Amino acid sequence: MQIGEISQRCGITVRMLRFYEAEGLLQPHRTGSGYRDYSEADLEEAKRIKQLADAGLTVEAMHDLLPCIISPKPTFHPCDRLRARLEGEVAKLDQRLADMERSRSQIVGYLADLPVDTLVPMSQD
DNA sequence: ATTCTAACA
DNA sequence: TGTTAGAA
Repeated sequence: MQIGEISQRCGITVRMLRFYEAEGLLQPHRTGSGYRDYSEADLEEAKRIKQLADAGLTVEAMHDLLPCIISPKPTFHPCDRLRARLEGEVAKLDQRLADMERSRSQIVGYLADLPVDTLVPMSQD
């Protein structure tokens, strides 16, 4: 199948499909005219990539995770790298969560210090 | 009609 | 990441 079809079937934009290929995540065959030719297996792989991308993982993380994933669902296989990788991702998320909470408190503070709005009468022409 | 690569705002 | 130009 061509890139446009697999794009529709896996939900990844044509742009990103080419990008992931350049990153070595997918290796579709090429037709004589140079068009990418995706197999059903490529489609399944693309669906897995979609799952990871939706989870906010980087291409590098995908490289470690993909070989451990089975089926189009995020079902994991016991690889050693996997646990470390996943724990690292959780650590990153915890850090971001902490940073966001700090920003949130800051902004909520600004809100609390804001003077009460003065009601402006609506022009009744 | 579709896709390809490369490059831009 | 989107978009676009010019070629195939």
